[in-house]
Amino acid sequence: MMDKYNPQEIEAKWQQRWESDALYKTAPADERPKYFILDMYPYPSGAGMSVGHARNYVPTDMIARYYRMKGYNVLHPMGFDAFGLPTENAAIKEKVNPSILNKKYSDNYVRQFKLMGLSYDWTRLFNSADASYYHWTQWIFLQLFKSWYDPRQGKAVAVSELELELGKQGTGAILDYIDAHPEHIGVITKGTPRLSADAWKAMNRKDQNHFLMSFRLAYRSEPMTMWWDPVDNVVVANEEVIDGRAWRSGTPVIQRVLQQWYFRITAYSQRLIDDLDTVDWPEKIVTMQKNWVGKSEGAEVEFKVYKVENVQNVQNITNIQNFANAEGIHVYTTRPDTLWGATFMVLSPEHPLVAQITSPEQKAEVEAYQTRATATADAERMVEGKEKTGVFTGGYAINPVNGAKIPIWIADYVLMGYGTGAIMAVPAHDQRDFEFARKFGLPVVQVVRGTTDPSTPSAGQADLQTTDEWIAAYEAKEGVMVNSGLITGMPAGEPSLDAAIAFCVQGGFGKRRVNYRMRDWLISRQRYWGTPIPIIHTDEGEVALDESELPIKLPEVANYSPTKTGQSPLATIPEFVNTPRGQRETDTMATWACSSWYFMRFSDPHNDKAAFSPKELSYWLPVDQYVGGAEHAVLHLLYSRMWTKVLYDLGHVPFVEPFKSLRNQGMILSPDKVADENGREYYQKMSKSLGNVITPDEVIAEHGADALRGYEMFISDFSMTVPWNTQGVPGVRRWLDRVWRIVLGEDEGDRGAKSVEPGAKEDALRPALLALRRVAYQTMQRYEKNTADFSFNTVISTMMEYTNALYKAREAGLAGTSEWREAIDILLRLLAPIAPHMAEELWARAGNAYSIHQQSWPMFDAEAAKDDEIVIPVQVNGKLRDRVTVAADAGEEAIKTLALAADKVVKAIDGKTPKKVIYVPGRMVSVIV
RNA sequence: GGGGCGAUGGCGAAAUGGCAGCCGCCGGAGACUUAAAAUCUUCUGUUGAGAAAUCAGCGUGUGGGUUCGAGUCCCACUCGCCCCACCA
Repeated sequence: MMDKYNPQEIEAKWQQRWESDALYKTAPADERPKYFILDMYPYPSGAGMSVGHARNYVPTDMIARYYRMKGYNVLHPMGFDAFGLPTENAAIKEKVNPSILNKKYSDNYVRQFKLMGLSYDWTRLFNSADASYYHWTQWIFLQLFKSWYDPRQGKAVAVSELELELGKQGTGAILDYIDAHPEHIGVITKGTPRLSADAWKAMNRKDQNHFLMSFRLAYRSEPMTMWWDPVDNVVVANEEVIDGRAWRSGTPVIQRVLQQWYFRITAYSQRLIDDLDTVDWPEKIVTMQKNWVGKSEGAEVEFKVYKVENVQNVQNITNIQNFANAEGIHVYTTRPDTLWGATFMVLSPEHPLVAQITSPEQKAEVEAYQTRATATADAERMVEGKEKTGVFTGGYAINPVNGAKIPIWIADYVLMGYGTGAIMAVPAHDQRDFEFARKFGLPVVQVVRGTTDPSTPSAGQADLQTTDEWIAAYEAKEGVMVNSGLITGMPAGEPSLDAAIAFCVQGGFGKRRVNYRMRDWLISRQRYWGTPIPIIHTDEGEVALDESELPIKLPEVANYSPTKTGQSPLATIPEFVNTPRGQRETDTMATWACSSWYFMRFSDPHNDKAAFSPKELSYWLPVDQYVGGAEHAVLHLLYSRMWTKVLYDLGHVPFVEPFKSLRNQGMILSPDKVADENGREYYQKMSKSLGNVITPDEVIAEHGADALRGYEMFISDFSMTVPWNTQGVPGVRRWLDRVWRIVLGEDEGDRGAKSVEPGAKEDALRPALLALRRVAYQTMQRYEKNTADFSFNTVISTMMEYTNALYKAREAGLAGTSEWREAIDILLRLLAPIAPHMAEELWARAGNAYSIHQQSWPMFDAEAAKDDEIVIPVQVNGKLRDRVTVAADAGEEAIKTLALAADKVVKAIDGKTPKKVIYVPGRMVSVIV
């Protein structure tokens, strides 16, 4: 009598053996083909992992094991994203150094990973808070700091080259080039002045360094208004502010004026869009990234401003010299064809020209509005559907296309951070401008007449009594230009846009422009628990540390609490700050920096001479298969792509995209439904606070790691969000029990064939034996296809079917034959990536040499997998009527003849002559009468 | 407001444009057992007819379309989830 399957016993045994043998240690670069399969490295938290996390790690482990057996050199590593606020905040609460909690949390993760039998190469483990790791994060920071993006070469090059050019010809050639190639708008800080070579040479070193900040790929901004989290006491990036609240703490953010460090990701906007065409990623993620970069095309147009003192006495504009001043207001528009419909302008309350434009009469009101905008700029200002607010500045501008005198307002619906921070308002064709015009009684001029409704008015000026008609006009996106000077009569769209831009260029008041929604990547954090920024503030400004001075280590201190002043706690540690050359930068880097290159480090994780050796890097990278949550669709994945491109430009890496193929796993929800206030039922996320977390530990304790692994794969389609089903693991466990019994109890079901003579047996069983081989090899075929398709649930169901087929085969008396042994051998090898412990145990019990995980994948036998008969369904007039069984190699005519002769087909045809008989090879016969 | 994804039995789901519902859960029946559990066998979308074998009809959110043939492709809509959003 065989013993029972006891997962607890065999799993612990094999896990220890694998570990002591370093069974999953990855070889360095060699001549084999490589496969790099990577999980997004986790942020270890005190709560540990749930069964939801395992949804990511189990399938990738299955793939890693599968590729090893297929003969690939497989890199399947794990590490920890350790810096950052959650650990630091927990540490402050518990009054310990965050490095202590980090160790505790990540050790617990490792314990859980090992419990699940995951085949990571633990010798490659690292933690982003190790100085041996962030040493090289700092090194990459310096590469960015010492580089700028030369638009003419289309890549990052050394700032030292830029300095040479500035000494010879100033900024002229660069700025001219950007003007002519507006897609390079991001390579230089907005508003950087033109500079002659003489002016450059006349600067002292400090001013020169300051000027170069406008070019560096890692740069420190001028003092500017930033979002600030008053609870976590840290600056918050725009993209981390959701509905006016800090993403992590949920606190309404306030504003603070600060100087911050950035990476100039906007220099790479166009390449970040273009290269998306070369990766195998979910369409959804590609779309999100494109939207995030947010490219739009249009024109930048300059509106001249009335001098304030002239406003009182000039009513009719006839001579441009009456009101022109040196610099006007620049606006960005995607619809330059609607310039003729601009009836007022709106500036952001923070726009630098507001003070100059504002008339004495309006000064008090304008300043009050600016103050209010700053104070409320938080939650409410970003809320949708908010009633428009704004104030007239008392100033006027001239619409350059038609000379119209139009009022200038300020309003908080215009954002300083997008475009130029100023808009021309075209209320007839923009919903927001229309709402604003309606509220403040500003005029509306229609310049596109819709083709959908010919009765739409085409008046030049109108008041707001015809509101409904204007909305109709606004909604007519296609139409004919009216009231639009030179372009009147043209169809709206490309031609009129081009003509309008040409007109602006000719008149010298506008030019074609590209705009990107994406902003530069804010990396400063005023916190202790992060990678120190390797910069020193000296008499000559901010300068890079020498690479030999790295790493700049975090000081081990007892008190590292954040300050309320906007200063990093590191600033309060004199021995950290003060150096002979000057004062260290005290901000640390956001964790996005750490995670932007960790995948490269896995190729050579303990190198203390370099971030990675070129040999290992070029062998292992890029990542062949990257798997993780869709929540990193933009930030992490975009930042990693930018760093990769910079390192490529500088010659450090030989690839431009870090992740060839990407897949996102679906979430696992709590198994219990809850009702909302309307009585509608839904499943909740698992969370510590709701107390509904199911851990791998508890599932493994009851059913074993192999059953957990099986159910994680079987639960649903990999990418689908799905509730956990507590009945699901026992179901998979039952299957594993069946595998156990069929492998170890091969003679137990051997009843049906007992009376057959040994000699006669083989012949009588011949067809069944062929069928068994067929099932085995067809299973293998489906298994491999499903794995390639990330369809793990059907891998499991295929294996279950195969197991069921083996039970039938045993019942039919096939146990003990060589075909049976072959089928069991295939079963075990196919099982190894899914249930590695059970497969190893059964492999050993069958007397095979250790370890099944070092065996090769079975050779596919196409002949054995081939069907000799196939069943062809027959339809008559689109309805299924019968099926015919034919030889797999039967010809079309023979099959058609058989089909037409089938009983139910004859009945359905009812004596009529078929008009048409269609045969789809191997699939179907369709008869039309 | 913009974009994306999805909707198939009581439940998780499967299905290169070709037999809808594989596999599993839940549930029913039987065998084994003193009994239960476990295990094994078997049924299990729905309606109608039949003692039964079986036969006929309906059926993949709704309405259209393409096709010999649609869960799958196209158009319009409903609902759900996700992302972005006063982005000019």
